[in-house]
Amino acid sequence: MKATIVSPFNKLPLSFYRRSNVVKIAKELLGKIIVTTFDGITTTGRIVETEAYNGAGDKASHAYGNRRTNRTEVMFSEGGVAYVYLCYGIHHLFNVVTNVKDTPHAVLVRAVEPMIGIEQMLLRTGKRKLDSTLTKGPGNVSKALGIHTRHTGRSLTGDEMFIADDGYIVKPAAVAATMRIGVDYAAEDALLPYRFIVRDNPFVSGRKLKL
DNA sequence: CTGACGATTCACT
DNA sequence: GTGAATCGTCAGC
Repeated sequence: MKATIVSPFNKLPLSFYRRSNVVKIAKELLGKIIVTTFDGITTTGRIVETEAYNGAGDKASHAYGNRRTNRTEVMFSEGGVAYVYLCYGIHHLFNVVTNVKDTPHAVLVRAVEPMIGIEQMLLRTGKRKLDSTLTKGPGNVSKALGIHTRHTGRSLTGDEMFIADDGYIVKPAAVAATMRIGVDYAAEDALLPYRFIVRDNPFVSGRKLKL
């Protein structure tokens, strides 16, 4: 996958997010571009790894059993906003909220391929040079793109954060579905094939997929 | 108010 | 492979 822009960015419309099949949306987000512009600085990355969290019936989801708390309330919003929360007291994890109001679906973005603003991403992460660790893993994605828990609930169709389609197509044969990462507590739901990756992309987290 | 813990990462053995 | 870092969230008292 080349880190080049195929054509002008087209901001994904709300209709993309408000559909009911979050697993399908997670798959379709592969190849799309996250664009953030904070304090006038733009950084972008192409999504290469996602995970679907399938609402009230998904034991791995924070919204399992329709649990509404101050933190999870944003997951119950109308699709098209960001759900960002703090994990292990350190990492800010970025999710895309989907479906309609009161149906708490979300897609966790686990890895992107850096495109624009790599110098700024290096500054934010304190890394010296570009390598796959810059945006591999959900904590690193947020750090590089400048996404913080303060951005939870923020619109994904505004100017500060949005997701764009530049016409790039990930070949269906290059997409693989696997179990989600770090959700062992979810019992049988941990086995669901809700994680999507672009095969052989160096920015995808976890161990290399066996053939 | 208190304590346990997490959709992780990184350094170290 | 193992363990520490680090703090907001949440259930329970």
